[in-house]
Amino acid sequence: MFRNLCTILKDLLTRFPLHAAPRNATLRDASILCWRGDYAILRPGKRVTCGWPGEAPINPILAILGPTATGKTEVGIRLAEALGGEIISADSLAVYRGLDIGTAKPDSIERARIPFHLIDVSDPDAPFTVARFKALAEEALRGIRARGRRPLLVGGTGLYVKALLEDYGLTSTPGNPAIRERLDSEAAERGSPALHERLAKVDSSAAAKIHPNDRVRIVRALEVYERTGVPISVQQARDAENRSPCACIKFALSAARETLYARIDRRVDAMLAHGLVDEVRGLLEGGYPDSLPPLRSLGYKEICAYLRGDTDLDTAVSEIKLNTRRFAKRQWTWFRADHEIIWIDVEHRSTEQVAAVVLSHMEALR
RNA sequence: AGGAGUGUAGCAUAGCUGGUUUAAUGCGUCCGCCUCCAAAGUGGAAGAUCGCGGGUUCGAAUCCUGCCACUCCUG
Repeated sequence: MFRNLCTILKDLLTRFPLHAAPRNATLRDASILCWRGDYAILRPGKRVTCGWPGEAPINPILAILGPTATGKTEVGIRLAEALGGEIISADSLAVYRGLDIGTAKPDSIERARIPFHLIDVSDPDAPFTVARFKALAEEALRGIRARGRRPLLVGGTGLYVKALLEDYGLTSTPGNPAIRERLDSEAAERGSPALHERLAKVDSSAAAKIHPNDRVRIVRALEVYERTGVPISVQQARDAENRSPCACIKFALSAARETLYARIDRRVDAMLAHGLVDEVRGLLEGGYPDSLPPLRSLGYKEICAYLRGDTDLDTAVSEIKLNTRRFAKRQWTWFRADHEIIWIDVEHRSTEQVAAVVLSHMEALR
């Protein structure tokens, strides 16, 4: 089906040259743009503002996504080598320096093979947000394109991927710690539903979409309204109309559930063997409180609990495994909702074979 | 062999002085949501013919009884 669509589109594109299409046209159907051996699938109903023939080549982003423990990094490296690319990591925790083992960061050998971006760009106690990710990633993207290299986006943080590729307009109202703290403590005292009621009065549309128990989002919506006087739902609607989505081709790696869960177990065991406990102990001894967001994340919060003496190590480890399975499920849900993604089963395939499948898909689009 | 006790969803339990649910709760499992903390936050669903059979009763997870399984004690 997908391939048939591609064939038809390719024919059309051959007959009607691209420069006949008006710039900023809104595409009615999923389209494939070809230019000097590059191609991009563009989404229906969205404006395209870059990469027409005669201007800069498209050089679309090749995204390798999917749940944790499917081997995205290895495949990404392999592809970057084959295509002359550089990797932008889309991983909300690999951005922090000092969190290496628990985030399964690429090691120094791997990073010597291929340039990685968005890894080790923040201290653990510095606030890091989607907006910052997007800004840094766009900067890295410009650099990669300027060098004439192929950009790869590799990672499993769905929101970061989406914010970058869909061009969320994020910087209008940054978070304000003081307001948040106040609203958070209010939520703790009177309960999230009370705040939700207040939100309903100023932004009924946002309130309708946010569950009364979803404190994080209620606080954010109230914060935006307090600071700007404009409801967050209005800002988001405005944002949605002013985007320039990236040209990209998206792949996601996956495996049968039992296989993935077994991989997760093995990976967690490996993290412990590589010294995860020492890594966490080192961070805590370095003066970072265990209340920091990166230390409240998967793998770190459980080890912190162990080091505090709240649980024994075996319990902590099985908690990590369990929570990682849940996390993988959430990633799955997130990426499954994106129908542009081409899924590749990594079961019974080596890294090289998976990379080859990606390349052959790309060949087929040509 | 005798005595005591326990059998309720995948697991752990509540209900057990008969009739308020349609057998409840936690964990797990499954599905979803997500626009500046996202490896965070959050919503929902499915799953049990209450060990098996018989009896008492208008009515049994609940009372009686036989069998089976497991646990403990005595020998």
